[in-house]
Amino acid sequence: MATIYEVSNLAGVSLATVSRVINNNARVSDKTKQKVLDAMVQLGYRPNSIAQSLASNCSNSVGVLVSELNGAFFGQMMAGIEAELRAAGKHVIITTGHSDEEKEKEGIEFLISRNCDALIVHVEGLSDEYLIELTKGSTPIIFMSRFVETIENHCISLDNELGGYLATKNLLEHGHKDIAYIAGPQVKPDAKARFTGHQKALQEHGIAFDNTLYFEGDFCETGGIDGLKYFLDNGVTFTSLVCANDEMASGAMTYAREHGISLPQDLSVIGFDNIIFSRHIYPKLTTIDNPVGEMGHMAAKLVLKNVYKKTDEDIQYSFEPTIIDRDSVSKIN
Amino acid sequence: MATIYEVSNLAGVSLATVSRVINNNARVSDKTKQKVLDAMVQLGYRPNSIAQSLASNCSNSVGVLVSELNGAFFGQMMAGIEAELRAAGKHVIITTGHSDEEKEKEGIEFLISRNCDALIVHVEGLSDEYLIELTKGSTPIIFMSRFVETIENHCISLDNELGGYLATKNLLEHGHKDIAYIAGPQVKPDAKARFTGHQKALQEHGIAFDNTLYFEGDFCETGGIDGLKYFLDNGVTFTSLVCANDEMASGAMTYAREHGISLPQDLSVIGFDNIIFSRHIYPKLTTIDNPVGEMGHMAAKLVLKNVYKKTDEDIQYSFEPTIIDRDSVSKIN
DNA sequence: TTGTAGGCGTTATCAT
DNA sequence: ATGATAACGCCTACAA
Repeated sequence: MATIYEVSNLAGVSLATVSRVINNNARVSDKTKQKVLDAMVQLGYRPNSIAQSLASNCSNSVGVLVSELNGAFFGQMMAGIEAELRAAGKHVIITTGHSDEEKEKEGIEFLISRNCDALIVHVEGLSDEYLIELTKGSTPIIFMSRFVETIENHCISLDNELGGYLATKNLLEHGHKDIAYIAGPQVKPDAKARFTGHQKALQEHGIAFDNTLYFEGDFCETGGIDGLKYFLDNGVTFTSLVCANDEMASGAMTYAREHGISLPQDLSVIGFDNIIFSRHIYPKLTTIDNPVGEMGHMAAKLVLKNVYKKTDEDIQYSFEPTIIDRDSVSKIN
Repeated sequence: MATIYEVSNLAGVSLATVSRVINNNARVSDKTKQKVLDAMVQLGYRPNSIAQSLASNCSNSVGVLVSELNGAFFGQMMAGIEAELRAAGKHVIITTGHSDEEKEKEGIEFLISRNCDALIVHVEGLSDEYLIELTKGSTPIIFMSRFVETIENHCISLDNELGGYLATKNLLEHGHKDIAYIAGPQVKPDAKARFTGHQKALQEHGIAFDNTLYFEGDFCETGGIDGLKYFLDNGVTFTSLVCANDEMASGAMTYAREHGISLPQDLSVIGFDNIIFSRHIYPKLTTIDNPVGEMGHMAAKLVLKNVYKKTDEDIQYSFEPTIIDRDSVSKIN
């Protein structure tokens, strides 16, 4: 691989000049510039990005940590981040935390030690306090789908409480009064906020929260299955079910069908996140849209703006969920 | 950030010695080693991986190119690759090619210019000839889910033809004779091979291929919808349908249901890939398992072995699909 | 076992 | 506008 040195030789100019045309910041006369350019193509020269990084103290890479690489939710998030960053010539180093506190810490360490210029992370096991500590480090870091006071400008977050509220309200407006709730793990801030929204909607409609209609799931298909089974086994009555995410909704629907419950006539179900497959589920899932792809774009723009000074667009830190009406909720009289 | 130089000073040893304990390859006396270790923690020292890369001519990073970051198929693939590589302390730079020839070329260029030690790519728009050229470059490259003669040892591939064969055979064995086929884009090698397998199964059972029962889809939900609509509109008769991937199967099933066709009584459907959501579809989708996660692991092991000399496990270049029997295929008499 | 010194391929600060 | 030259932080013969 040709080096800048060989280029300078062939072009008959100095190292510095070649560097200048590579970065085309300082002015170089058109004539020398052309000579250099010619020499570069002739040698098939490609700047060594590692050397550039060392000399400039900028790796042009941003680290991304997500819980899982598979999973529709993270897929959309990464797609948003990558598209934005790639267009700016930055590269994305991706690693996983598996929703586990230790692994998330490790993942972040890993990325920092890799000299990332910035980090975009979606963590679920780390405490607010730890995140605050992280912001004090020398590597800029931003948190996806998380809101922590005092470091608001590091957070791109969704109003999960509003989402939970909208879901339950939709059911209420369809005439449902007996509403079961399958929550996500309450250690996860998202899950907690969604549940709070549910309670708020109930309260607003003068309905007391009934603990026998509550089940804490795992945000996976199994959580939905276990939850519905739990309700059914206990013989509680309900005409509708809100699940704190689409996976659990899907699981619950499968279980319902296997037990002779017809959807949505016997049971209305509403999900959360609007993952791609939610419209493939039968009946098509009514759910809450989580604009996570857009949030990924915004997170990337934030680092482009603050770290790379590449844009001065306004940053939207907070996003609002919306209801997606499909076929899994029916009216009751 | 502390440098190796400061560590050597504090420990009262030379630069080289510190380097030795970092890489702990050469022998260092226990006493000096401890002094160095102490100095490192005291200074909170972390090796600068960029400088390491420059000096050692090894970036410890492998580039991964996939068509999309969202999508269950790629998710599983990336998960396999990342898990394996991360465990070996290598990092993964991910970018996308969007199934487009130009973008795939660009993506690969991008990764190479980033000094990746190796590349693992899943491309759909590039020709075999181009891939062969790529293997001649200085960056080792391996191709996921692709088989190209003369560079077999760069390919981790699935026997797609066998998969296509198994799918149709399954239908045949359930008594179906009128089998419609929604193919993937025939420019994609995978899609082509799957279709070939279909034809082979037909032939083996003495059934002539009927061109009116063939439709070329786009590997997306819409392909399934368009395909089924096409067959229905043309009034051809068939009792079963094989789709070249699960997304199209899902689309077709949705369309069928919307047009009063009950599944699987009126129509049996079989998919391909066994993406996670295939079991959430109703009825649960019978499909062909594509062990893409495992293949990702294997690709990573291949680079660990050949590029980093980290293992000497045997490499399995070729994988076989298997049938997953679920509920979307019914018997016919 | 440990130290010395040159080199990895750029960028950036001075001069000129 | 261009050229020397010193960093950047580490690795690795080679020497001791």
